[in-house]
Amino acid sequence: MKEVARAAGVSHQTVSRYLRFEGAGLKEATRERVAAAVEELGYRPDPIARSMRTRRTGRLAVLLPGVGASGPGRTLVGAVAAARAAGYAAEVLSVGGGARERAERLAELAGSGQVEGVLSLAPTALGAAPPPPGEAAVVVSADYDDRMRGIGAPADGAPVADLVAGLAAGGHRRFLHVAGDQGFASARGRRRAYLEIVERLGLESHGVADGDWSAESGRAAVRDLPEGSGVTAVIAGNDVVAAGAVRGALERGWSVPGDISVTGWDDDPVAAYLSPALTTVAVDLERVGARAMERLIAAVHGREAEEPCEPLTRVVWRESTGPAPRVRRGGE
Amino acid sequence: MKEVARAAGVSHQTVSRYLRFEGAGLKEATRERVAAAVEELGYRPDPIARSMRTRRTGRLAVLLPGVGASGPGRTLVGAVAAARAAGYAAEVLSVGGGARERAERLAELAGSGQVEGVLSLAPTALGAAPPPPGEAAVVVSADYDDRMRGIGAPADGAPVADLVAGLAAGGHRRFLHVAGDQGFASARGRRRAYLEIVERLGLESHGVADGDWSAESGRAAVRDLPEGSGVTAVIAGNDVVAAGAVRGALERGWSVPGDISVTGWDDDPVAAYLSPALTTVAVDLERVGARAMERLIAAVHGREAEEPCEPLTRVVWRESTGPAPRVRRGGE
DNA sequence: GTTAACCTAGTGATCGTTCACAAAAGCCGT
DNA sequence: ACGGCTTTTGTGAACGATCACTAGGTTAAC
Repeated sequence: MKEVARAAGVSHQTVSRYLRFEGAGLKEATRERVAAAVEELGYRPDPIARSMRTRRTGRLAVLLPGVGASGPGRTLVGAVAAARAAGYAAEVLSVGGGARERAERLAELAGSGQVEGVLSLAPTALGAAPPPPGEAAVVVSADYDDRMRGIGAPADGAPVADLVAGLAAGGHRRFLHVAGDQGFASARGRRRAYLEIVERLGLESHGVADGDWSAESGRAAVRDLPEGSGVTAVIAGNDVVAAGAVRGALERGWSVPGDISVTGWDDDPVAAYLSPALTTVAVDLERVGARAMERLIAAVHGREAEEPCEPLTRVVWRESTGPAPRVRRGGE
Repeated sequence: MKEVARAAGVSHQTVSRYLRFEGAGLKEATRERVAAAVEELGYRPDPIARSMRTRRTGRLAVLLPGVGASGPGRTLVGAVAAARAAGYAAEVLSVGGGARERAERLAELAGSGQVEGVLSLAPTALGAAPPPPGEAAVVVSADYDDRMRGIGAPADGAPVADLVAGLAAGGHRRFLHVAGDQGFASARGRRRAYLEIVERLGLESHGVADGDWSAESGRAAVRDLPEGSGVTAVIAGNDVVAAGAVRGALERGWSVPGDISVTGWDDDPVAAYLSPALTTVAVDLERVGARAMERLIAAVHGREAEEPCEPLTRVVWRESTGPAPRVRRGGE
C-alpha cells in the first residue's frame, strides 16, 4: 500500500480511503492518480490485514448434513472432511455459466491470496496454463486428471469393462453408450473405456450418444434408436441418464431387461427402488472427494500425493440387466 | 496474548512458542504456568493475526458446478451464491453424527470468531440457547424456523394441502403419510400440514409412518399396510421416499396409480422419468438456500429480514396419481 | 476582510501474532 | 570455579491495513 501511496504521491491513508469508499470524498485529480498507481503496480488489498484491523471476517459458515446427499453433494462432503482433517477450512463457491467463466473465477481466486489451493469439482476451461504462473495457489482439477493417473484409472476404467463383459456373457453383442457431459473427465473416461472394451472383446457398438448427464438425454438416445438397430444393451453415463433410457425403452413398448438391458452409474439412493431396479456402479463418492482434496493438499505442500489404489467402485447387478433377447436380428 | 504472558509471568514470545509447538522446547514448569494462564483467561489465539504474519491462510477453495446437483446440493448452491452476492465468502463444513454433535461444532464455530454467522442446513439440537450468548456469530437454522415464519408457511404448508385436495377431488378418502426425518423442520412442517388438511377436509388418515427420507422407509410403509386398509393415496416425504413407496406397491401387485396413488416432493431430476412419472412438488431449492442465507446475513447485520412471499413451490401432477379405484372398501 | 464551517489530506498508533536476534540460564569437563 | 556449549527466555520490529486525530485549503456568510 505504501508503494502505491509513494507512486501516486499521496499518503497511505489516502490510498486506504480510495479503496474503502471507492474514491468518494477524494478530489477528482487525486482519485485518478491513485487509480493509476493501483493499476500500474497491479496492487490488490490484503483482506487478511483488513480483517485484522476491522475485526470482521466477511465469512459465513454453512453446516451441511454429513450424509444423505447425492451427486456432487457427496463428493463435496468427502472433500470438505478431508480438508478439515488436514487442518484446512474449505470455502465453497458455486459458479454457474460455462467452463470459461469458471476458469476465470478460478484464476481470480488462485491469484487473490485468499486461499492456498483450489479444487474444482466442475470442468474448467484452463487448457493453456495448467500450473498457474507462480506464487499463489495450486489448482487441481476434479474427478481425476487427464493423464489417467491418480484416481482415474482404477476408479473409472474398470467398471465399464466389467459391465460390458458381464452383458456380453449374457449374450449381448451390440451396445449403445449414452455419454455424460464431455467437459467432465469422468464422462470422457467412461466413454474411452467403453470404446476400448467393445473393441477388445470384438463386440459391436451402435455408437456413442452425446449427452449432458440429463435423463432426457437418455430417453432421447433410446427413442432415436432406429428400428432393428440390434442394440440390446445401453451403458448410460449415470443413473439419471439410465432412468431416462429405461423410460424411453418403455415408451417404445420394450421391456427392460426383456428386450433391452440398461446400466447406470453412481448407485443413486433411488436406483435400487426403481422398477426395474437399476444395475449400476456403486461409487464411494465421499472417498473420491476426499482423495481429490488430499491430492490438492499434497500439491499445496509441494509433495507428490501417494495413491492408495484400492478400488472405489463396485458393479451392482440388479433387475435392469438380463440375458440378451433370443429373437431380434444381429448378434449370433 | 500479552495478558496471558503477564498472568503466567513470562514474555509474549514464550506464550507464542507454547501455542505453536504445543509446549515443545519449554521447561516443564513454564509450560504448566502458561497452560494454566491460558485456561484461566479462556484465551484463544486469533487465526487472522496469525495468517497475517505467516502469510498462510489455511484455507482451500472448492469450486462447485452451478447446476445439476440435487438434494442439499441445490440448496447449498443457492446459499453460497447469495453469500457471495452480499460480499461474503461461504465456508462449508459437513458434520456427520447426530444432531448433538452438530450443535457442538456449531457452538464452537460461532465462538471462534472465524466466521460472522453460521447457517445450518441440517438439524442441530440446540434447543436451549437459540441466540448464542452474545458477541460472536449469529445462528440461523435450516429450512425455515419453527415459528412458522419466514420461508416456512408459504414454502411448506400449502403444497401438501394442494396435493391432498387434488387427490380428494379424484375420490380419494383414506390417506397415508410417510414422513421424513422429524429432525428437519421441513419434515415436521409437511407432517403438520398433512394432519391439518386431512382434518379440515374431513378425510381419513391411516396414520403417519415415521421415516428417515430413505427409499426403504417408503417401501416398508407400503409393505406394512394391512390388507384392506382402505388407503388409496400415499403422501411421501420426498421423491426418494415416493420411489420406495411405488416400489412397495408394485411388489404387492398393486398398480400405481390404478390401485394406489403416490406423491413425492422436490421434483428430483429423475422424478419425471420414473414409471409411472412421479407427481411431486417442484421446489426452487436454490431460492430456498439463497433466502436462508439472506436471513442469516440480515441477522448478522442486526436487521430483520424482509420476507418476499412469492411461492417457491408448485405441484406437478404426473402419472403416479389418478382417480381413486372404484372397488375397495371404505370411502363412498 | 475576517471568521466559521466544511472538505480533503496527512501523521502516528494500533489490531494480535510471529520472526530475527540477543541475552540469560543450565550443563559439562577440566 | 571458569570458559564453551546448548537450551530456554526475552526484546523489539514487522506483517498490511484501518482508526482517531490533526493540519491545511476552500467556500460561504457576515
